[in-house]
This record gives sequence, C-alpha cells and structure tokens, in this order.
Amino acid sequence: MLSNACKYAIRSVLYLAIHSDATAKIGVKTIAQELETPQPFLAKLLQQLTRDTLVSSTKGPNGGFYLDDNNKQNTVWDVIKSIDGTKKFDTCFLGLSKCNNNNPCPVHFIVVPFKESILSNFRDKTILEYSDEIKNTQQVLSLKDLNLLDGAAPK
Amino acid sequence: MLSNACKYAIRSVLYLAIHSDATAKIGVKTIAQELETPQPFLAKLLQQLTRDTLVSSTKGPNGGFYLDDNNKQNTVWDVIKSIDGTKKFDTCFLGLSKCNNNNPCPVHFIVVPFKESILSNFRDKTILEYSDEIKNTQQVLSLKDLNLLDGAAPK
DNA sequence: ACAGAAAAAGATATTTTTATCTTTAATAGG
DNA sequence: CCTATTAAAGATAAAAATATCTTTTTCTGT
Ligand code: FES
Ligand code: FES
Repeated sequence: MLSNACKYAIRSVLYLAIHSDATAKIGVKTIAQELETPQPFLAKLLQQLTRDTLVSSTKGPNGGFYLDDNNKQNTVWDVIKSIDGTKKFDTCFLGLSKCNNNNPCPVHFIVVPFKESILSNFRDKTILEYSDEIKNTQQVLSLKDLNLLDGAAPK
Repeated sequence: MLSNACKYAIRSVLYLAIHSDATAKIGVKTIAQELETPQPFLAKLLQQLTRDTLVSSTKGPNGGFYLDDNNKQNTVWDVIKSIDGTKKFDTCFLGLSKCNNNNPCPVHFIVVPFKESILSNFRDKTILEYSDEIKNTQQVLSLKDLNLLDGAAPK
C-alpha cells in the first residue's frame, strides 16, 4: 500500500513528535538508528518533508530535525501526500482503472470500508493527537531494543 | 498491497473461470485485450500460473488458456502465492520488522481486521465459488466497454 | 574569524518491477 | 507432411523505487 519511503517518513514524523522539540533537535543519524531505516535515504525524505514544512530543521552544531507546534497540527495524510501522493488510495485493489460502487470488482466491498477507516484515521487526527495517543496506549514506532523488554523484566 | 503482476494474474484467472473451459480456450491476446493489461507481460504471468498448475493451456491452433475442474478448486490465495508470495500479508503497515499484537504500531488494530477479512476471502473460497459469486452479483473484472452499458440501455 | 557539525543539494548506483522482443516447441487442420 | 497458430522459454529493455556518495551551505561555539 504505502512505499517504504512513506513508511519511513510517517514513522519519522511521529518519532519526532514524541521525542523532539525546538530545544531538542535530533539528527538523521539518530533517527535512522532508532527507526532502523537506511540513513542517507531517510535524509532525503526528511529533506522533502522539510521543504513541505511538515518538519522543521536547523543546520550546524546542535542542529537537527524537530517538530514545532505548527508542524504538529499537520496530519499523517499530509505526510503521505508529500511522499507518495494520494493515488494509491483511489485505485482499485484488483487493478481496475476506476474504483467505484457502481462497477465494483469482486473485493471492492471488503476493501472500501478499510480504506475509509484508515483514511479518516490519517486525515482527521493531527500529528499531536496521534503522538499523544501513541504515548497513552503504548504503541510502538520501532522494534529496536524492544527485545530487552521481553520476559516481563521492567526497566 | 498487491503488485500489478498479481492483480493481472488474479483477474486473468477469474476471467478464465468465467469465460473458458476445455472446449473454449482463450489466447493471451484476447485476455489482455479484455482485461486491458500489457499482453507480453500477461503472457509471462500465465506461463508462471501454468507451471504452478493454476491454469491449463495447450499450444497450437485453437489452443490457449483455460481452467479445468481441478484448476477451479484452487483459490485466489494460490495465485497470490504463485506471483507475489505471501510476505506482504505478514508485514507491518508502517514498516516495523514484525507485525504482532504485542508490539502494535499505531495503525495495527485498524489494519489487522482488514487483513484477516481479505485473507479469509482469498484463502477459503475456491475459484469456482468466486466465479459463481461474480456472476450472481454482477461484479466486474474489467471496465472495458462498460460505458456501453451506461444510460440504462440494455444490450 | 575559525573550526567543526549538521542539513541541503545534487549526482550516481543498485535493485526491483514492469514490459517487450526473439526464438523455440507443440499442435491442429488441411 | 506442411503450414499456420499458439504457448513456452529466454534474452533484453525501460522505468520506478531504493539507496548511497560527494559537495555545498548554514549555523554554533569558541
Ligand atoms: S473496484 Fe476494486 S476495489 Fe473498488
Ligand atoms: S504492527 Fe504495524 S500493522 Fe501490525
């Protein structure tokens, strides 16, 4: 559904929403390590997101990427639009040139409800809301070091 | 989610289930035209499906592709396994190295129910059942010439 | 002013997916 | 048996996605 590029981008933005702010910027290197993504590739994606003002950045020592309050008012959908475009969400699951209720393919009525629910999730929730929810529900953006938590040994 | 290759393959198999049998074989050219897919590419895919005994074929005049009764006992899932493999159905929607309930990503619980429903649809229904259903419910495998039906002008 | 740090920009490389082209083999029908 | 037809197989090509490398610019702290 989403390209690797877009998956990396979404997780980066949410990661920054949780871990960064204007006084605690984070370099590509760290982000790439934490999310286990290829570093130079991620750098390009962050560049793109910065151009679209979805993330903020400063150069130089102590520079790095972060989200300011405005950035946090964007949505995951904005990230998708920036990296992948929206086309994938309009197309038929089985490759018909047009997906619509009038001429449904055999899986249309299974796929459409899912698309609608994931789409509203992406479109209607701000990054800020998203990151709050992630914190509250113990959701995960990386599996790095997670094995350390296995075996019910609380840190 | 599925590659173009796999989409073409699935639609081809369902198309053959509906329109072909041992006495009415169909050539790549026709299938490609009807489904609006690139012909030589589709030929390769049908070759692959034939190797995996998901479709039948004969060469020579009046030859072509068709589904015999055995072929119709396979499932869409078999087609997916043959063309794309199953990996895509195991991976996390946001690219985590592992998708599981214990360490869910932020969209895990939205995506998983969908995956399960589409998966059971693909795995539990035979091609024969599928094609019967398509006929009964007026579902569509191609939009070719469909505009002719618009305007409520029955053929 | 200077040195070092970090992102930005641009060029290049690799891999995968998608697609086509050419040759060979099988088959049916005259 | 011959020819036309069609799939099979193999080689090649084009495009897109993924990834890396190199150079430049900007900024900070000294
Ligand atoms: S027509 Fe295929 S998903 Fe809607
Ligand atoms: S962990 Fe992301 S979809 Fe399951």
